[in-house]
Amino acid sequence: MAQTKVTSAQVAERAGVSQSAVSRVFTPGASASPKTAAKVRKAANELGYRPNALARAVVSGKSRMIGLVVAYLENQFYPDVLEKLSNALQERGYHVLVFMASQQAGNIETVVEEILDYQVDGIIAASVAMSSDLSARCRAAGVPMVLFNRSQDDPSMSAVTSDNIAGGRKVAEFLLAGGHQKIGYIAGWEGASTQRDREAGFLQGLAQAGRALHAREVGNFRMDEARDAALRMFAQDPPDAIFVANDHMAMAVADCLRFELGLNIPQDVSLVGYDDVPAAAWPAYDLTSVRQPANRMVAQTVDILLGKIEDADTAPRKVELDGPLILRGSARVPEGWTQ
Amino acid sequence: MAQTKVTSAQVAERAGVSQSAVSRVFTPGASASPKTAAKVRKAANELGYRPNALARAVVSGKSRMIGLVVAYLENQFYPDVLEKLSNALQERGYHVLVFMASQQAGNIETVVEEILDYQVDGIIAASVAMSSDLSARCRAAGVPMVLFNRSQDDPSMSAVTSDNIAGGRKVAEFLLAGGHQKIGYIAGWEGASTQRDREAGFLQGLAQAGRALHAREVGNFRMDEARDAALRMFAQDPPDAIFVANDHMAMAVADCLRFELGLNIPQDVSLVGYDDVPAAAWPAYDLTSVRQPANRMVAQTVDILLGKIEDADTAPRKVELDGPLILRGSARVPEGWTQ
DNA sequence: CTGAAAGCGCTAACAG
DNA sequence: CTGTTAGCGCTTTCAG
Repeated sequence: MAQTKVTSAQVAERAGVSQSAVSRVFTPGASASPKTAAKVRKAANELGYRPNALARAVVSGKSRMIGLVVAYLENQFYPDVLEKLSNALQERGYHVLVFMASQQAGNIETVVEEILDYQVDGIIAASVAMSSDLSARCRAAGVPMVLFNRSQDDPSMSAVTSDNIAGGRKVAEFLLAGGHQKIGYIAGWEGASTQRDREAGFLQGLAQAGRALHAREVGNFRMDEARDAALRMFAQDPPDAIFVANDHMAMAVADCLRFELGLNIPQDVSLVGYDDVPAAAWPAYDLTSVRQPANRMVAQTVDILLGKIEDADTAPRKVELDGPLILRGSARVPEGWTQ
Repeated sequence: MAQTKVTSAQVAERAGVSQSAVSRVFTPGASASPKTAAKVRKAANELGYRPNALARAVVSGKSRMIGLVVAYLENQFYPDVLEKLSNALQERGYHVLVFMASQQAGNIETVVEEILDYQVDGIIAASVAMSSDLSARCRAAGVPMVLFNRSQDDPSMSAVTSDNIAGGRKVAEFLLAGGHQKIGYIAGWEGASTQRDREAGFLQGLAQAGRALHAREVGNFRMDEARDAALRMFAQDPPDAIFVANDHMAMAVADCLRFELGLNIPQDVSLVGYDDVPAAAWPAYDLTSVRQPANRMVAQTVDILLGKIEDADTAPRKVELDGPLILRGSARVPEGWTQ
């Protein structure tokens, strides 16, 4: 039966070196002679020793843990991102401590405090709003934070999003070119910058052609509410095209239109979503959608965060990555359309 | 500008008490007079003090972190479980350190070592196989582990699953009662106990009626492979019903049948899945499926794990929770069928 | 109940 | 390069 916990001191004794020698051998920026290193490694293997990451964190001030706050994993976009983030961080020697933030007011504050208790080296907040109090708290604690898929005016806050305004505009141009006359929009939660930007870009695109929205309803990024929104929108003077603020809602809308209202997509109504989640490509939905470049977004997020961790004086950055409109069958494609 | 790090010593000084008094006030099993407690709390608030969870972990030997190993989040069942697990643990004062285990051989070992480095109090392994070496390693480290949605023969290992055998049998009885003659099965990854049990139960159910499988293909729990499996299965002598080992694959199969083969579900072929993921209820799939009682599975997992953490001598448990067959439109319902 | 003191396992100067 | 010596921030005896 192996020891329950093997310490560096025990390894030192067995290797016939000092405890600090052992520490050095296992510390990245080490400086030990090949000879001692070998002795130590041997002893360590025999004993099954591995450095205690927590003790190391206490003394070094670096836990190599990143706190990830995420609100809900129902929208396929987020598990996908979580997986990618976790992998990218693991590759760079960091690990993810997950905190679910329910929508209850005040909950976020609690959650952030708890994160901070664990001495994480940085925080990634995905799709959650950070009050300026909270971000100040993190700054005071010296813990850098970057917002993922959400942006805020606060210039001190780093954020990575796709270019939601450009994306919205792209959809407008596409729908207009398709000859659609009555264009509706189903909004996400209005507190979200992504929602606001997508809508703003969309309206800009319409306005540029001297056009305006035919109808607008709010779906709050929830499937059930999106369905209700679709129902309301078709109660009178139905649109011939709808831009839905994300794919998650768009799928509910698609089902509502087809199975509840008996409409054909895209013959009766064109549908465009946002995110390009995996399910958007499933034949049952075949959803035209603006792709969020998840890989690049994740890479940028990790770069910015680790950059700040390594050098606290790095200026905050707001990154907006462009994503293409992915053409599928849910929306009529204009003749001769090229991006 | 607030202090970057406030220590208990600073709080002690300000409150005019000893550092250990501060510690006591913030330690659950404390013993401090209301008077000191008040002084300490006041000082702590003024300074914005919160105990350092890591330092606490080092000395107490309890990190209140649980390592969660998960292979992939694409199958909606897992994000759902991750969210529920994280919430349940958060409620009980624990937090989740996530480790993605890619399927690469040897990767799991690395991952488990890393988890152990962080001195987690316990490990939950979701949908990943643990070699007996690895489980021995954890036992040696004194870190309890429970398998989620996967079981192993090793009697020392705790595991929580749904009753996959009963579930498989249920599907067989249902399909048989529906008068299906040529019944196919699309298997998941054959290394998984869930796959094996679902199939075993299914075959049992057929055998009980003196029937056997009409066709069998392997989909490895992946959508692309499931589609190929469906294609192969219909290349000659098509089945009139298929049980697919999980919903994730079943959705790919449904799309393949409808959109590639031009079949109607359930008129031409009945389809039954397993898991009852949220998407199974979406009108576009409307998938009859055996529900995995995720809430109860999570609750049990947490109970068993925390039980072992609190008392290491708790005997290992294998829990199999029963889940109902959820009737939807993807499979013909036998006349007068009641569960 | 409370303070003093000892340590958890480790890293980081500091001399040699 | 190496061992010695201080701590990191905290919990936990141990006297009082």
